[in-house]
Amino acid sequence: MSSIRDVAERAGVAVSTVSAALNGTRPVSAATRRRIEQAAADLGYRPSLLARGLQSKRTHILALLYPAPRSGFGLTEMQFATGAAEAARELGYHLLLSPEYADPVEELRHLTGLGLVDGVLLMEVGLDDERTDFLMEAGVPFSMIGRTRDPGSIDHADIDFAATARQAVAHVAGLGHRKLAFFNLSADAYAAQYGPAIRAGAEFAEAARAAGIGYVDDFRPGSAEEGRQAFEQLVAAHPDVTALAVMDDHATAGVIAAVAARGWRIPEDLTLLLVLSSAGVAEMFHPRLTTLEPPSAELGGLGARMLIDRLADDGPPRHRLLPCRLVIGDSSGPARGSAVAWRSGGSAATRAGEGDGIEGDRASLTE
Amino acid sequence: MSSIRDVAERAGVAVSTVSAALNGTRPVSAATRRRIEQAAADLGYRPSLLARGLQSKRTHILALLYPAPRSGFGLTEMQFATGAAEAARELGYHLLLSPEYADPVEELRHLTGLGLVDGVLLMEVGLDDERTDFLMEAGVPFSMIGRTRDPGSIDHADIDFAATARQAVAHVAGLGHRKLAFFNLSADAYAAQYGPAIRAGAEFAEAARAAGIGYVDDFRPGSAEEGRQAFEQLVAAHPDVTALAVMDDHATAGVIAAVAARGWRIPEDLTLLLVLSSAGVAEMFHPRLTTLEPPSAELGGLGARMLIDRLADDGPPRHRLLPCRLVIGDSSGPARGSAVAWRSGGSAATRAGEGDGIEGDRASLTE
DNA sequence: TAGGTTGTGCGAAACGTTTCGATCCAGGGA
DNA sequence: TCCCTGGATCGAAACGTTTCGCACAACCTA
Repeated sequence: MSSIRDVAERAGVAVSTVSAALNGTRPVSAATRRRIEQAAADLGYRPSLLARGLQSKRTHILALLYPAPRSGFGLTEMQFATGAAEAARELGYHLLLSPEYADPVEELRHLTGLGLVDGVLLMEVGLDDERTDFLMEAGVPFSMIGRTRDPGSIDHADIDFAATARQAVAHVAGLGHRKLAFFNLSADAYAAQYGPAIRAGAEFAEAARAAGIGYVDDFRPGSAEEGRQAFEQLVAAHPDVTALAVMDDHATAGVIAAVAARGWRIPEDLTLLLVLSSAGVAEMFHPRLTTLEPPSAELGGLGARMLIDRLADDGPPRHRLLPCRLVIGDSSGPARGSAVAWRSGGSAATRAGEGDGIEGDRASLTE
Repeated sequence: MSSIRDVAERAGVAVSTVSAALNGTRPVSAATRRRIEQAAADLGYRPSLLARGLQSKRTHILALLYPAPRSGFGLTEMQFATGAAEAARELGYHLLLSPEYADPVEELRHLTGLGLVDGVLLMEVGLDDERTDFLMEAGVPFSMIGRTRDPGSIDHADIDFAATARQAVAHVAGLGHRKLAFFNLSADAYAAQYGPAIRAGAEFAEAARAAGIGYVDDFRPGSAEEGRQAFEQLVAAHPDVTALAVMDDHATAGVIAAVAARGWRIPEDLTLLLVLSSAGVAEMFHPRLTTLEPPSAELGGLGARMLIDRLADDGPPRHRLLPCRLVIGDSSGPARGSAVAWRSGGSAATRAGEGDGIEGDRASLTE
């Protein structure tokens, strides 16, 4: 590799002049600049990120932390990562994929102590997350994908659960359903105060209340078998439920099996919504499920971007909430016995299969 | 951040002595070493990776390249990434998640020119991959997850397609099936010479031939709809097929729907195998599918490890092939009309649900 | 013509390490 | 007593940048 010194020699100028010319740091005459650029091109010169970082205290590297032991690293988390990597790269940054093990805070201390990263991107944020305390205290710039209970001034991008729940409720209410059931994530996730579980639970309840339709949410099945059982119990306890929204992919599989076992059909006897799962997953079910698909890649990108912005300027807190996208599949239908005309248009949501594009950035800037 | 100079001062020794003591580079008296370690601990000293890298030409950073535009970044690719990140981290390395866009070679030139990474991990390797040519010529250490047509001396970790196909064929043959059909990945993937599509196709054909059972493989459905059509055509053209292995998740969904539409049942009328997909996905189908699950995380870890080994020592080429794990679900059954006793034991494979652990490293070292 | 003002370019220091030759000191052999 | 050896430590250079104070013209203004 050729260094800046080689370029300077070849162009017949001082090292500092090369630096200035290449970075536009201070004015350099046109002729000199051209000679320098030519020399750099001839030599295939690439400035060393290491040397640059050592001097300027800016490595242009971000770290994305993810909890390694959690097996539930699915498509959604994946898309956080790729979304963040792509946004970072667009802005001239690199993304480190950093697993977290038993002691996240200690590991974070180590990682940031290395001086390798300019900032940190947190995902799988808990309602009370000790990592945020450490980072704030250590003065390390960071942003969250997700959010703590009270994010305060911490930059974050998260799902707009309230809007998502309203959208879902409006969808089923519009189909004439009068009572909706909600199967949250597994009891474990709920007990661990996993943000999406808590927030979705709260917002669905609120949306149902606001819309004035019946609502049941006592179930937290985390597997196909639990999904099946939950559905049996639901039908026994609330025979008047005609629409069901499920958060967990595997539980959904169990529900579908239980529906079939009972001789019911989807959507004639039950409208089924898959919440917070990708449309790709929804397509693997039969019938193809109506989905509330999280804008994962966008959230990852947003997280990275706001972190990079934060490195440049010390503006006000950045909070972005993006609603899920409602993709209507073949599992949505009018309520049993309702007289709603279905398939006659009227919904503004995407119909699965038509127009696969990602919708525009429907973020709402809060606070 | 405190520097090595601060530590030296506090311990009352020279900077070079601190370096020697902390790295074990050259002998340091026990007393001095203890004073230095104490000082370092007091100050919370962390050596700067940047400065270290600048001097030693070793950054301890690896880059994992992935094709950004390919939407098909699924669980499998994700596990490559996390497996690699975790292995790297175990060995004191960091993993950069680096998206590739239109011109991978140019982007690779840029990335490696930065002097930021010690080596590169390639995934989604094509049968003829121009990136390998560049990397060899540039002298950049790298390894592949997957492999080119003729990997030669290039380090790689890949699926053992031959063993996987043999395993699958043995499974269905053991159930009395006399004719197996194979649905490869989409025609697009096949046309693009996507390694797994080509190799799996070839090896399933060979395994069926060797086992002396009938074999059909003219189909490459890439979506649910195509899967449905392919199945209809298959039944029409080859009514004697009783077992089917499918590579594509979505096509599988279509097949299941088509089977149901025809009034058939799984596994009574058809034994269905999902090839190269995770057991997690298989569980979302009903019935739970028998799967040949790729050891993705292991492959990612292996790729990272062999790259790191390569950085240390310049030994012979490292080639590792790992077979998929056969996870028997509820979609495997005796052939129609066969007299094979089923569910009577005898298979060595994992039964889904019993013993979820990952099997030991069943790698075979080749060449 | 003297003094200030630009517009350019130079050299040296600094960032935090590692590495390597030089130095120092104590102990042992002749 | 002198020299040599070897263990422990030191000091300085080097890695490839950026930054900052200075120097040197040339040009304008008074």
